[in-house]
Amino acid sequence: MQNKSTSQAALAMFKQALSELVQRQGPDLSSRQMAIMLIVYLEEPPHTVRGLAAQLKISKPAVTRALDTLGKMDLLKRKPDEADRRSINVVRTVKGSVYLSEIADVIEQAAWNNLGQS
Amino acid sequence: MQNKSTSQAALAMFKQALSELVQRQGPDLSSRQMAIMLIVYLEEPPHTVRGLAAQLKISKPAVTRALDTLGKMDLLKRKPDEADRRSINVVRTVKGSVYLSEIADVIEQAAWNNLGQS
DNA sequence: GTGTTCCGTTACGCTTGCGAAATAACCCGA
DNA sequence: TCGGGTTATTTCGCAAGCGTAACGGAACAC
Repeated sequence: MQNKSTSQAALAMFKQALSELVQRQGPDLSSRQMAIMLIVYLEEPPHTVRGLAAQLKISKPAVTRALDTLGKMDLLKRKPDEADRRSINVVRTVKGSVYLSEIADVIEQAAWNNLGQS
Repeated sequence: MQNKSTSQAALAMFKQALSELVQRQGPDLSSRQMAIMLIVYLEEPPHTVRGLAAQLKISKPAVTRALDTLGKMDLLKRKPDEADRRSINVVRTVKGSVYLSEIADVIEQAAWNNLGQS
């Protein structure tokens, strides 16, 4: 069963993560771009344009554009699928891993504080 | 001390929340707009344009625009400050509370699943 | 009362992202 | 091999958001 305090803690974490995301002036990612990042880095490969579009319920061109932007930032990479050359696989980069781990640190810090375990 | 599994769980929650945010077709909020929502609803009043801009390190016009959009959606409201009539206070609405509690449910559900406590 | 400072908004030109439709490359079955 | 289905991308016109700078109104010092 879920109670109010865990609910508050969950939103507080979300707030902290989102605030961090907004405050970063350099890689300023939109919600869609960030969602794609998290899916690619947290869920099992392979990740295709079609799959990402379906999962997030957005259009394929929207995914293509997000990949362009994220690719330009070197946060992830397109890798042609050798088996089916119509498809591309979206794969991780070192820079992207570092980026996400920084975000994770901030969220975790917030969670820690919210639990009163300083 | 923080370990890898809690870090993963934190990012998974963030992913779930962000996916939910992206999938909503109606009120499609940007990161900035959502961050403002969460600050207004989770932190103690009063909330001013200048304060929000400083906290999120964005320009005041950006906050004004976000308030316009969020106000049009009835997710929050401007309330003139009687004491200092140059300032405005950003206050909560019923619709905004409902909206955020829905998001909270999704995050919490994800956290539950990640902890293996289905 | 007057000049100054502070707060939020508006005006401006610009960049980015959007969906729908068209396009290009590819797979596969008949 | 050829034609229909699939995958990702490009093109198009358009809407929303951005930061800088200018503005109007309110507070405040003197």
